[in-house]
Amino acid sequence: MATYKTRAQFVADDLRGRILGGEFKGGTQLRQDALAKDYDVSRIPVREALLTLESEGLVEFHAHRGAFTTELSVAKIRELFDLRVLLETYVLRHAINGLTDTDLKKAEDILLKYDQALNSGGDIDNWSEYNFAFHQALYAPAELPETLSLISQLNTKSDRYIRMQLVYTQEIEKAEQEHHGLLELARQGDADKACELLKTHIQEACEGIVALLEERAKQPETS
Amino acid sequence: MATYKTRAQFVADDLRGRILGGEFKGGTQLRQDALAKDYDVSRIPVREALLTLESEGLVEFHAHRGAFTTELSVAKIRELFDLRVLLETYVLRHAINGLTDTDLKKAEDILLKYDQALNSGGDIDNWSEYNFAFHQALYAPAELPETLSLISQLNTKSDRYIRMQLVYTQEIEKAEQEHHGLLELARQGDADKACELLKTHIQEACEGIVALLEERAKQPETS
DNA sequence: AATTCGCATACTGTATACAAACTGCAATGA
DNA sequence: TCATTGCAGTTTGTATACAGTATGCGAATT
Repeated sequence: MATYKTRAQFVADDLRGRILGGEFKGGTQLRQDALAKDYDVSRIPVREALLTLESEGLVEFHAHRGAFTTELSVAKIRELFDLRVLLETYVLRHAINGLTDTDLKKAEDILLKYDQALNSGGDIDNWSEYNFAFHQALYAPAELPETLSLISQLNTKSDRYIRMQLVYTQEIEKAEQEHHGLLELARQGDADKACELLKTHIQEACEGIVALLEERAKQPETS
Repeated sequence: MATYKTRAQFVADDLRGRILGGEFKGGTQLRQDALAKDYDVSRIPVREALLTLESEGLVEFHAHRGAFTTELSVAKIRELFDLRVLLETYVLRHAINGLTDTDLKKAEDILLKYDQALNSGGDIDNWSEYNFAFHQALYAPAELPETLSLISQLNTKSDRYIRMQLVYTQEIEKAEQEHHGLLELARQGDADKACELLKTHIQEACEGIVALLEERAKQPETS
């Protein structure tokens, strides 16, 4: 049992959170020395953490110039969401017949828990995790670990932009309603309708993000 | 232009080749010290190389026990090939209408070059690269870099097993014929038929590998 | 005045050195 | 006899130290 965590892993996890949380804008250089001081470790685990994040697509290494946070073009964002549609409808279709009552209960619990958090005082920081947990709960019975891993990758890459959208719009309620709808269709075992809803669910999120980015592009600096 | 390569990258590239080439059987421990001596570098770039390979799914880290080469179950191999079918038919469909004469010429050149190599004295070491280059040439016009990257990941993970199959069977000629057929259908712009052929092309390779693995499982030790 | 060259600076990439953790075996005790 | 504990040896994970490369500014040249 690997309950132990290396410093490199700790730095990677925390730094991922900071990047996804928007602390660093796209293209900013991440100086190893500074990060090492931040975490009170040497530069070695910092480098290893940055390498991990590179493989996740969150930073890019430039030779002898270190790591920079990545910024995705609108085209790439569209591509990522198209891939999510392709892969997530694929697993949902495979999972939906194998969904047991326990699975459905689990998904519902996550959903209700999130409903509560939303009503009480909605902090968005945790939303990504809730959202991902709910989707994974529906996908779990498919027993396609490699596929889920790819989906997880895609989510990580697009996560920053999803959060950005949530901050500036009131999309959460709509997404939440769609989640309830998705759960109901899954319960009924209606694969076609469920996949259709999932597809529009993802696509509309994408369009919202793209619209926001293009809006921003018109007003380059609002500071 | 980053024509420069760090030692860590060099080690990663070479070590990947060795793993895919079958030098290490599944589950063998890769000791950092030994590798460092092999490449005449310190353990730092070796560790970074291993981290890169971990993100590619070729090795796994166990806390304080180092990196071990991974071994895929039959179920995971099947899953990887199913994903390849899903993603590769997806890009091919997107690419096929945009294929220019130059693109087709490029794919054909790769194919002919490989035909020659096969006739003259077929060494399989390069086959993976040829194969991948041909497929990528057909997919290029889709202009879906993220998707191609995922496909590349899947190919890397399954590469060892493809090579294994090629060593023990005479599947290369058949694959080569299918490649020619694929090129012809692409030239005609027949997306449906091309995707169908691609699908069976991938699926049959998968079945060949699974059959070989199950054959092996019956005769655990042939040394 | 504009451009190019050279140097100083800062940061990365890697080697070396050290500390902590895991493994295996032997000795002890029930 | 079998399980448990402690120790030695080995290997990893990380800190420190050093070498090499990119960037920016100023001087020299046209």
